[in-house]
Amino acid sequence: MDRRQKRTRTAIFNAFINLLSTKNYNNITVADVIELANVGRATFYSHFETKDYLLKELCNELFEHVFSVENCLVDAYIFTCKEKDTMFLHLIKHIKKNDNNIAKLLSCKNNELFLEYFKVEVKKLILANKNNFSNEKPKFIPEEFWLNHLTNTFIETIKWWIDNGMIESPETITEYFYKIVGIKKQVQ
Amino acid sequence: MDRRQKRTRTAIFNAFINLLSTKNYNNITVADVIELANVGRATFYSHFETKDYLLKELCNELFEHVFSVENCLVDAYIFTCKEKDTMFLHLIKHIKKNDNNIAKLLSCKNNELFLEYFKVEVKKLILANKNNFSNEKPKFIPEEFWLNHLTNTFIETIKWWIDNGMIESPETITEYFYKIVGIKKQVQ
DNA sequence: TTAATAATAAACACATTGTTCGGTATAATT
DNA sequence: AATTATACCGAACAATGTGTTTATTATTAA
Repeated sequence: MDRRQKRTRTAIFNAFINLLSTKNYNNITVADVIELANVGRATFYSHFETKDYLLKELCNELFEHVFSVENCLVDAYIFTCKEKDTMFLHLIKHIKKNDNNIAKLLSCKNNELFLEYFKVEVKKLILANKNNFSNEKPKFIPEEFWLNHLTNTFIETIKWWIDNGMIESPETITEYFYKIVGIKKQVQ
Repeated sequence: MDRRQKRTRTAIFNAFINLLSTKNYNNITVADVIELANVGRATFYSHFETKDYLLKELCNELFEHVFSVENCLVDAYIFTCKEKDTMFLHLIKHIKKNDNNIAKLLSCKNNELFLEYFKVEVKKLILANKNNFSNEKPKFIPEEFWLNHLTNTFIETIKWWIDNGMIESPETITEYFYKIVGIKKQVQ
C-alpha cells in the first residue's frame, strides 16, 4: 500500500476516534473528520464510501487485535494462556489497557452500529466456547436464548463498568459477571 | 384542545408508527411523515420541534397506558391485581396484546432513543419494587449493578421474544426471565 | 355571525452528502 | 535523474433534508 494512503487512512481513523470522544456519532460530519484529519473531501470519499463504512473498517482493525486467535480467545484457550485468565477476564483486561479504543466507542452515544458489530464478535467468542458454559444453563430454556443472554450481559457489564469510571479491577468485574449469570469460574 | 389539532396530532402519530414498521428510524424523513399523514409541512413543525421530539411525545402517550399506576405496576401491585400476575408478566401481556405499539418500536432498527426511554420506565418500575428482589441479589455485588442488570435482562428478554416472532406465551417468557436472572417467582 | 386560530402551499436559507474535474505533489520504477 | 503512475487537493456541483417564514384559506368555538 502506498505510503500516502496509509498516512491519510490513519489520519482519518485518528481524527474519527478523537471526535468520538467529544461528539455523538450522529453529530459527527464528514466535514468534521476531514478538517481534523487535514484531508481533502475527495480523498475521504476515495477511502471510505460513507461515515458508516469508516466505522465498519475501524472496527475491523480494532477487533483484529482484541478478538484474534493469537490472543488465546478460542477453544484451545486454556492451553495457550499462561495466566489463570478466563476468556472474559482477558477481554476486559484488553479494554482496560486501552491500547484499543473500545472503551471510548462503547460509551459513545448514537452508536448502535458499533454495538452491533461488537456484539457479533462477543457472540462468536461465546459460541466458540459454548461447551464451557452450556452445562451451566438453567434447565428448560432454549440454548440460543441462553447464549444471547450471556452475550448481552457481558456487554452490559462492561458498559456499566466503563460508565462508572472503570473503578473496579478487571478481576472484580469478571467476578460480577460470573455471579449475575450464575456460572462458576472455569479456571482456578 | 381544538378538534383540528387532535386530528393532525393523531394523523401524524399514526403515520409515524406505520412508517416505523417498514423503515428504520434514521431513514424516516419529515417529508415521509407529512405525506402519509396528509399534513402540511408547517403544520408538522407547529406540533413537533423535530422528529426526535415526535418520538418522545409518542412514547409519553404509549407509556402512560402501559406503565401507569392504575395498571397495578407499583408497590401495592399485589393488592390491586386480580390475577396471579407478577409485574413483569403483566407488562409482557400488555406488549403481546399489542394495543400499544411497543413491540413494533422495540424491533425497529436505529432506535436507540426509544430504547433509552423504555429503559427509564422499566428501571423506575424495578426501583419501585426493588424490595421484592433485593434479597435475591447475589452477595458482594453492588445494588445499582444488580438493578441495572435486571432492567437490561428484562428488556433483552422481550427483544429476543419479539425478534423470534413472539411464539412463546407471556408466562413462558416470564419464566425464562426469572430463571436467567436467578430469582424465584414472587406470586404463586 | 364573528373573531380566533389552525392548516395550507410555496418559497426560503441552511447544512450535509457524495461526485466530478483539472491541477499539483508524492511515490514507485527504470 | 527522469519518467510514469497515482494519491491528494480544492472548488464547484447536484441532490436531499431540515426548519422557518409568509400570505391565504378553512375550520372551530363563542
